[in-house]
Amino acid sequence: MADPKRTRNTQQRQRILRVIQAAGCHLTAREIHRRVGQNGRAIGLATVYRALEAFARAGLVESASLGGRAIRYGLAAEHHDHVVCLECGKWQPLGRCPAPRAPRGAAPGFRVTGHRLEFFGYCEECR
Amino acid sequence: MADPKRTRNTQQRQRILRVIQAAGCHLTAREIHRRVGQNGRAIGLATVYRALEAFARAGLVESASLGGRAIRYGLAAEHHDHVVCLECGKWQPLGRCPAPRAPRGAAPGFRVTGHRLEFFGYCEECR
DNA sequence: CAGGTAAGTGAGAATCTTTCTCACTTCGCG
DNA sequence: CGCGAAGTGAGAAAGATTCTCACTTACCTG
Repeated sequence: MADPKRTRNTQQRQRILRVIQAAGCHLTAREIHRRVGQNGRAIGLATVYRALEAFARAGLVESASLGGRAIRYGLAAEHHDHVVCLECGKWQPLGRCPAPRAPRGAAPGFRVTGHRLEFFGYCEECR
Repeated sequence: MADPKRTRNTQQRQRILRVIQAAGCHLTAREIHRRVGQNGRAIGLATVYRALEAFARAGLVESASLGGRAIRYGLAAEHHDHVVCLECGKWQPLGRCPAPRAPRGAAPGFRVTGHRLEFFGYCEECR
């Protein structure tokens, strides 16, 4: 990994992280921004993006784009695996991870730190 | 699945599909638009998006967002599995799929038609 | 504890991607 | 051929994300 990239512990970042932890699901940057603004003084949207980038680098948070226009962010430790409906865009996490293990041989020299597995198809209503 | 969604066979769509087939990797809408414009008269960017949406519904093309801002589109039959570098954003496909199989029990009523598996970490240069 | 400094912040502009609108064109069925 | 629905083009609009720059603040050092 490049430099462990020390990150400062500011109030804004604490508040942003708290919102993400409290959410229980993936949020867009805008949603995070709004929620942070609800409990206290509003912070800049750019700050949210910078914090998310920092968290992602630190491995705390992961990003995922689930059908919508916007990228969603959530705790990295949570569900990496989910199903997505191609029709209505709804998605839901999978409890157990069906298998993924680091690829071997296929990507020499690559250090794997995580994964994401998506199944797509059509949900009960959209079939 | 919702209506099979009949789609018309226009020149523009043929050209767009040909570009995607020739690419051998996932492209952004803008890249597709540029490449189509290179061999012949330019087409509207909106047309590219509409065609991609139609192709995705038809199951011909799949979308993936790999670190960058923009969504990338490629042939659905190609590599669903790849590694992505969190540092430089580069990504490469995996030859063999390390396992994914339809989730069972976890998503009742969901009809799975495909999957995508991403490993992320740091490539040789960025470690 | 004070000082220095590099990292972080805020506000808004800028950039970029994607979608929408509407008048016009074209495909494909009959 | 003629019709109607689907597709197209151009540009505007809507959003999402990044950038800029002056200002602030966390944290290391002495």
